[in-house]
Amino acid sequence: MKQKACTIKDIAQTLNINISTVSRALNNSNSIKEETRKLVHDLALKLNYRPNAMASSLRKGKGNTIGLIVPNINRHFFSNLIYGVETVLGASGYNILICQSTDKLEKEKQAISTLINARVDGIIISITSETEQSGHIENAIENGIVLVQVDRVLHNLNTHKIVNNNFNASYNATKHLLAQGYKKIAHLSGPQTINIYKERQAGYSKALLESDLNDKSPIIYENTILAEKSYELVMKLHAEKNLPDAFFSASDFGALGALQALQKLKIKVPETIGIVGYANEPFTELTTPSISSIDQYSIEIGKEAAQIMLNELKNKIDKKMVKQISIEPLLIIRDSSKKMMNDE
Amino acid sequence: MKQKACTIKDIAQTLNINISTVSRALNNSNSIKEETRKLVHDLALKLNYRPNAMASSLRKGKGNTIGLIVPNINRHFFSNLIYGVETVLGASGYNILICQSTDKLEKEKQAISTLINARVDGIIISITSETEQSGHIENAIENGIVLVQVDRVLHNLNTHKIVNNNFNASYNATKHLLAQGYKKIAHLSGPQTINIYKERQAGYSKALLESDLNDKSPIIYENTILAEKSYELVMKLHAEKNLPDAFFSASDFGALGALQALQKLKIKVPETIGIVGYANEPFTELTTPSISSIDQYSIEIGKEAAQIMLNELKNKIDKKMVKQISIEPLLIIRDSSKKMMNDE
DNA sequence: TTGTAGGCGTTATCAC
DNA sequence: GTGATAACGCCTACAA
Repeated sequence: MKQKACTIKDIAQTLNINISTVSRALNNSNSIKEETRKLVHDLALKLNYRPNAMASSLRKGKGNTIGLIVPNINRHFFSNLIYGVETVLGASGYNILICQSTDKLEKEKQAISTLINARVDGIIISITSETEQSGHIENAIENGIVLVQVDRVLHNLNTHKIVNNNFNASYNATKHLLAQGYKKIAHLSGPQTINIYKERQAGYSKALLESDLNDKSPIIYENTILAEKSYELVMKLHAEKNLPDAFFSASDFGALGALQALQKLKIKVPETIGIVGYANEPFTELTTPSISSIDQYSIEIGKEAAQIMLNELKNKIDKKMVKQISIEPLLIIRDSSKKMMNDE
Repeated sequence: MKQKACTIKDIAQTLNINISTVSRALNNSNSIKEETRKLVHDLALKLNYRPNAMASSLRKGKGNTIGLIVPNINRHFFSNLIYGVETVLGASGYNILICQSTDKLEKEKQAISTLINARVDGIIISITSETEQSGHIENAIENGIVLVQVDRVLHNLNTHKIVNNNFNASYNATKHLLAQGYKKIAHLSGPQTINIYKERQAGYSKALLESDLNDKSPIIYENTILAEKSYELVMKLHAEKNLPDAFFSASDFGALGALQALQKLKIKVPETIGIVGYANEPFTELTTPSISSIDQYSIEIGKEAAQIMLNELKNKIDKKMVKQISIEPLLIIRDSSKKMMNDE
């Protein structure tokens, strides 16, 4: 089945010309006679010649490949991110090596090591929740690899970054709940080691502080971004007669769990308790009531990250000019937080 | 910033030993003195030596990389598939080059070409809906690349395949609707050029034929697997007073659109009209009523495909032994099709 | 316009 | 055990 692969040497021999002439012909060098160019191309086609990208890359010292490291490939946000990256990078002829850290620092280190060894031109990364030191990432930079951090970033690492404005989005979401008349707004939060959750919490707190509530102190429940966790929490708060009248969750899954618990308890949403989630997961518009949420433009972020990468790879000028782009997420108001509008 | 990368040659020179000794030391060859092995390893660490995978691959003639081609990276099924593939292949030290065909034949051809040039060891592919000829894929095989087809497959192409038993699943789903007492069951179908939709339609038809309905003829609406399309269809059928009393959709999105239209029309689901979807999209359990659907074990399929690939790559024996694995999807009965149970 | 030759960083095959 | 050397397939000065 497997015929020994045809190389430019084979073509050269059959045509009785030099191997370098073949190389030039195939690369459409301008210093080549049209006649020989055609001769070579025709034979290459006939012999089903396949340029060996490994050899070419080795010779040229770069492989036209970029690496992509995400915590989880199948999470909605990240699969959209990958989609965006592939769309832009693929169109520009780059190959994409994909790695999954499963949110473990050890695997992230390993992935970076692999990508360095593969001599990728660049790495687009969204770090794990365990990543606090940047040594392994700097290692890549020292090896001449262009780095772009996305969404979950290490702020003290001087690379291109493209992030969501989590602070503003959360601030706006909380202001929205206040405007709807909710008076005791709790925040369902994630690990504070991850910048995005810290920022979301900060935005929430700021909005409360700026409110004219009597009690401006934040009510924060950590580790409640999974549906089961927030479900349990709501049940517990209800038993303790300590329910807030609104939840702003740092994740749609947290919002979902809360909603399901409240429905179980026959507590009306949004009339009695309001809910806003985060990420605009596809399901948020399908629940009853639909869940207000925040869209993160995940595909666009992927495209943007890829575009920055491309620009950096093309013009190696201005090496010190690092881009930090912040995308403003969009608050999408659905039924779960429309207290006022229902009163009308 | 970018120091010139250290090579085994550098190590050899500093240590005043031969380059091949260094190579052996780094590869932990058994014919090497422990002392020199340690010497080399220590210096390698100190110099931050990075083996050049391109060079190694070129020399060895293989690159420990497999290619993955899917129509869309961010579709639930495929992102789970990728997740499964990465989990298994990553753990075995393989790199994954990811390509997206966007369901276009031309891009699929291009992706395969790229992967052949990259000298990948294998390709896992789910073909586009436009793919009817297999020339470009056979091309890969002729180049010694192991092929595994997944989900959307070209049946006449003799490669490993791992598919869902779409026929059985659809047959069972339709039988379930019949058992629930629905008497006029329509099928929302997709392009018949794609094997999976053809098979789903066939399973549906078979179940009808085996029923004791007076009218056993299938009612098939093609091109209704998107929510908007099925929504429009239901509206149209209602206007024509021609609604069936159940829909079995080849896609959850088709089911969703139908559900939304029926709710708009204040027609009760499942009491008046029953619905079953396909794919067990995350949202199906979150709608009200929740939508009965068919789980495809997408992650497991990815893992299985990767496992077959691994086995094939390890023991090159039994080259003619092609595996065709069929996974039995699972019918998940939720509220949208529980007519009987509601009557109780 | 074409040929010659050297090398990209490894590994494999000889020897010693 | 180690050393020398020739590849792997391609590209690119330099020379002709």
